Amino acid sequence: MPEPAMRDRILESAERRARSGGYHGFSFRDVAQDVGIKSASVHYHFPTKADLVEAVAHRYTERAQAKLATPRTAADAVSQVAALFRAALVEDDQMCLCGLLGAESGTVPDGVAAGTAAYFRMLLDYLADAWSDKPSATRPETVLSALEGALILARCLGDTMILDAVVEDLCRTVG
Amino acid sequence: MPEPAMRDRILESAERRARSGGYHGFSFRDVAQDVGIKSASVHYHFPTKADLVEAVAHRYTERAQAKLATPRTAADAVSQVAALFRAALVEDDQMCLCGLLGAESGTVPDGVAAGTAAYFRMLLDYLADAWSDKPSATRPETVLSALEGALILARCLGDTMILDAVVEDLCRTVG
DNA sequence: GTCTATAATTTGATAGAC
DNA sequence: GTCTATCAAATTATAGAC
Repeated sequence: MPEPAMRDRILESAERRARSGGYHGFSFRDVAQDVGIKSASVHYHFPTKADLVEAVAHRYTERAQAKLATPRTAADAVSQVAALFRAALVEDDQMCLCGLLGAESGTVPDGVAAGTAAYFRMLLDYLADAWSDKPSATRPETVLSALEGALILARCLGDTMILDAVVEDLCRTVG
Repeated sequence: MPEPAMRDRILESAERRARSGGYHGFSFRDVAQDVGIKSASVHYHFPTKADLVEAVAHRYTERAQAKLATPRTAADAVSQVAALFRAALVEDDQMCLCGLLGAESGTVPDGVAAGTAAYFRMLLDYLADAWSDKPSATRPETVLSALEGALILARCLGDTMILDAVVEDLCRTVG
């Protein structure tokens, strides 16, 4: 059983940094200081910044997927995805990693953009599967878009209730 | 009548840059090269980067407001705001400035964050006014959130139709 | 694995000539 | 208003010792 694993601590730091300032908003030195090593040592674990953030995106996607149980209804699927975003806002006090990287889409390395797109496709597929048994007026794309946007508005306006209000609207129109 | 006004050309460049890479995603030298002067000369017009991006945000908000006519119904208000976002996606091929700056919220200068919040409040007020004569199940916050998020998804997944689909859902649930 | 040292470039910003 | 020149700091990244 390996130790606390510096690699994971680096990923942890990079995720937090990227979820605050985006791809261009943090440096190898920021991460190095967070985990208590020198920036040159970070390059040992992740040769380039693109490698690092790509790895962060993949881990972020896998962790999100792991938190999602097989939904019984469309409304249940919405609730589970909404819980992901509520945890980001309230527990983490951070943006959705891929919401921020997706907004920066045109100025990040290809691998990072691909990892971001994979996250969105994963959530859209999860929602779409739950739609199959009960067609709804409100599409999966609308649900995911509203949640990403609500996170931005809630954080920017400093009002957590905005996310709750949006989730309520979504549950009503989907249910 | 003053000349082409370098100040405006700088704002134009900075807006385009910020709407692609965010606050941390461009430099004074990028802007200087865009408009054909040296970076030191950009500082003459805008002493700091915070000054520059704050001015960009204010101009962005005023221009958006100028494009919005007094709405006759809630559905009309949604259509008009949706047209703003569709123009950003299709005509400009860029993010919403404040969607990106709002996502970076915690790592930008105070004045920039304030300018971003002002943009969101302007649009929420515009929508809320149209709601008064006809209460709707879908709140203004949900409409704006969905549009901001749809812009991210559409750009990241390279599919313009995502925005159209979201707008269709919004018009249906509001109308 | 982590370090020191360093390279090469870029960054935001200033001083002062024109 | 724009320039040259410059600064101090930060950036991504590499080489090589330990």
